Amino acid sequence: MTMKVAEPTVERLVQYCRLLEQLHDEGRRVVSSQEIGDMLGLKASQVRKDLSYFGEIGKRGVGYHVDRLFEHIRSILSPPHHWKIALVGAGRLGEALLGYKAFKSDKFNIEAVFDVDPDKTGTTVAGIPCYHPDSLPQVLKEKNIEVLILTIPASAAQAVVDLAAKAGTLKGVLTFAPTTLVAPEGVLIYGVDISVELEKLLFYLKHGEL
Amino acid sequence: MTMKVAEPTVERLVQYCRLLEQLHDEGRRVVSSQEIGDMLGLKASQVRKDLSYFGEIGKRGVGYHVDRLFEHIRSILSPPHHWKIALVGAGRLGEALLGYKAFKSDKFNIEAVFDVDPDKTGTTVAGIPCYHPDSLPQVLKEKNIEVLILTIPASAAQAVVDLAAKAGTLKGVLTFAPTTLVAPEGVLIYGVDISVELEKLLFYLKHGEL
DNA sequence: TAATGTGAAAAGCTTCACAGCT
DNA sequence: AGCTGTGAAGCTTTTCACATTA
Repeated sequence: MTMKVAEPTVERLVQYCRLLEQLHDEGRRVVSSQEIGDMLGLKASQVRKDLSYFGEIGKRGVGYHVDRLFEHIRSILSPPHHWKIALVGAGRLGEALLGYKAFKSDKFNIEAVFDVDPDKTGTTVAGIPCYHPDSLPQVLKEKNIEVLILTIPASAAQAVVDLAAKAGTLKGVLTFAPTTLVAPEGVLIYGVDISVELEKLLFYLKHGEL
Repeated sequence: MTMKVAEPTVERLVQYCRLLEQLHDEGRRVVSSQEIGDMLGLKASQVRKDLSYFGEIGKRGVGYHVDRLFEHIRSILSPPHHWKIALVGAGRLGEALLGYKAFKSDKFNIEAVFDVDPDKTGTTVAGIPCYHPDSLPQVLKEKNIEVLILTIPASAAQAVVDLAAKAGTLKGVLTFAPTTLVAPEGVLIYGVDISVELEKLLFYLKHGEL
């Protein structure tokens, strides 16, 4: 099933998913759009519109069945595809991500790590084999890796993306480098800049309003 | 000056600021909206609209004076206020942030670190004094800290926010914990969830389109 | 009755097109 | 001539209001 879903909607779907998991653990059986909205800071009508994009899943007069809704959203978010991911940059941020609980998932797996540090290449980092970035094209092709996570300085980011694209297997990049990257043909680049987020918070603190 | 600025606009303003800093270092004197747009992947008209919110700052027929524009945006983003920040959770992610170049700024300073690890409390982490989270209210009040960065597990996040709010000085929180937090009265909470960002990327990779 | 699903209205954001400076 | 500033058009996302159904 291919369906056009707006960016803000995807973000909320992920949040619903996480919330439903929590509710399940608490033994909750049903939940209403109003309750979901209150817990997530959204309007009930927004919640209903999001959930109804994919067919009628709730029961009128009752609400949504927690487990059923969870499985439903999960199947929309994670298609039957297992992603192979490589992480470039085994510094503190890279290692933090490797150890991050929420990063263990059955949707994807981190298959390789790359770092310039000669103490790390040739060994394993957090149980994952570590290579020198020079061998990006070979290793990506060999392991058929489609996604890259970049936790390297801004100055090295573009070169790594261009080199990795040579493997021909690369489909997407999640970068934490505080710089704008030019995407090679056929590669989707998604950036998270932590210092930008902090600046945004400070801006809103000063100027009031959310 | 208080002005309502939309969220996407703030994000772009931060990007302009960073780009202009770069251009300044390269010795560039003037730049056009078209060039800025090309470098940041935005339409020229978008750039002009963003920049004109705060008065006429460009020169018609010429473009924008790099240094002047930089100072202008800077003054919008960071009012004459120096923020005092505390970081809670001196794990790998926390230490990564403390060592992060882009986190050194004259707009704010990290004044205290909190962690439950008895090996860390009472000493300094990356040169910053480390306390036990139990003393959050006292330390925040003493140092007049207004912003908290949370790099702790989801399970502890809400309790830390509630405790910190008791100091009465807290205005904002930037959290990396993958959970939804309830904001105490008068506190603005801004969350960055790394695993959500990865899920969003994977979703778009599967469903095509940006 | 209580809560969903949904067309239509409202709000928000981006792009266009061109007038207006330099 | 060249490039900004900006009202208006166009598109996207949110909210409303209510018919619908368990």
